[in-house]
Amino acid sequence: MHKEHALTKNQQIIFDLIDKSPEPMKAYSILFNVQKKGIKAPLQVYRALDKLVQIGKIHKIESRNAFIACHNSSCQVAKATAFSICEICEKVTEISSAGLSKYLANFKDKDGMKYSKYNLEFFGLCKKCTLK
Amino acid sequence: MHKEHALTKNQQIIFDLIDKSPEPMKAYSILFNVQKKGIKAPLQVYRALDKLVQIGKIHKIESRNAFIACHNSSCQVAKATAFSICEICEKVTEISSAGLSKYLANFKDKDGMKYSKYNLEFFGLCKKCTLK
DNA sequence: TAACATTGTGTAATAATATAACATTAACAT
DNA sequence: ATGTTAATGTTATATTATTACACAATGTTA
Repeated sequence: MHKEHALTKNQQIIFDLIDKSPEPMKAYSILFNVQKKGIKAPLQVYRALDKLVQIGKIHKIESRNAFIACHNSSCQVAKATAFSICEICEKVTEISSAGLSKYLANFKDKDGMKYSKYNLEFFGLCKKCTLK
Repeated sequence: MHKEHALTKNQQIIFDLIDKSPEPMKAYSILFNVQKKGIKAPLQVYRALDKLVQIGKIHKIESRNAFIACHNSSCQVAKATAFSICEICEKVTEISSAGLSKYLANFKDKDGMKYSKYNLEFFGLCKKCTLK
């Protein structure tokens, strides 16, 4: 039908960086890290980020203004995202729970409004930080 | 036990403004609107916002960097928030669903991590915008 | 292939959002 | 009245994100 979405050079550079990072990356930290590869301006970063978010390769952690690679069933899910965020170490994990996504996908409010998209962020302490 | 949390002058001015607004307000738009009342600097606004969020009188809409007054059971809920956001007109409504909050409050991920807080944002079209 | 549309790029400037640092004042509990 | 905590006022600055414009690469499709 159509081949796997091919990334452009800038998109690939930025995706690789985020994908390798153990934690969410912020736009200007990304910029700093890719300057040696010729990406010099914020806008170049933001454009790549926008596209990568759009096609579901990365997600934005809204409460942190940071980006992580999607590790959820080969990154098709840009419309239904859930994360757990440790308030001490700031570790972020994408939650992949069939039950949760089913519940939220079917959720209707009082007005019967149906939603095309959601983002859920849980906050708490991760295992390591709980033990400290 | 302890009386209702009394707001300070700045907090009250800013809360009143947000509370009267039919839509989420952004920090600098708040600043602009309260300058005639003697609040001159961003920091004064952000400090009041922080406090108001902390005590649950307002919530931050993370995806929009904007703030709305809490209309959920007398504003005690700073730790469990859910909103619906219209992607066309940007209308934001706080969702108050016993089922939803119960489900999310009890949600545990694979690691058994329990959460102390969550924020959920649904996106879609509101009634009006659906009809257009 | 030429013409067109669409998407991505490079660059400079600037807008919008948020915090740091410091001095001072108000509120309130001993 | 003294110490403590929270709030204030002010200046400066950091961080996050977008506008505007010119151009290049890619992909139709006629």
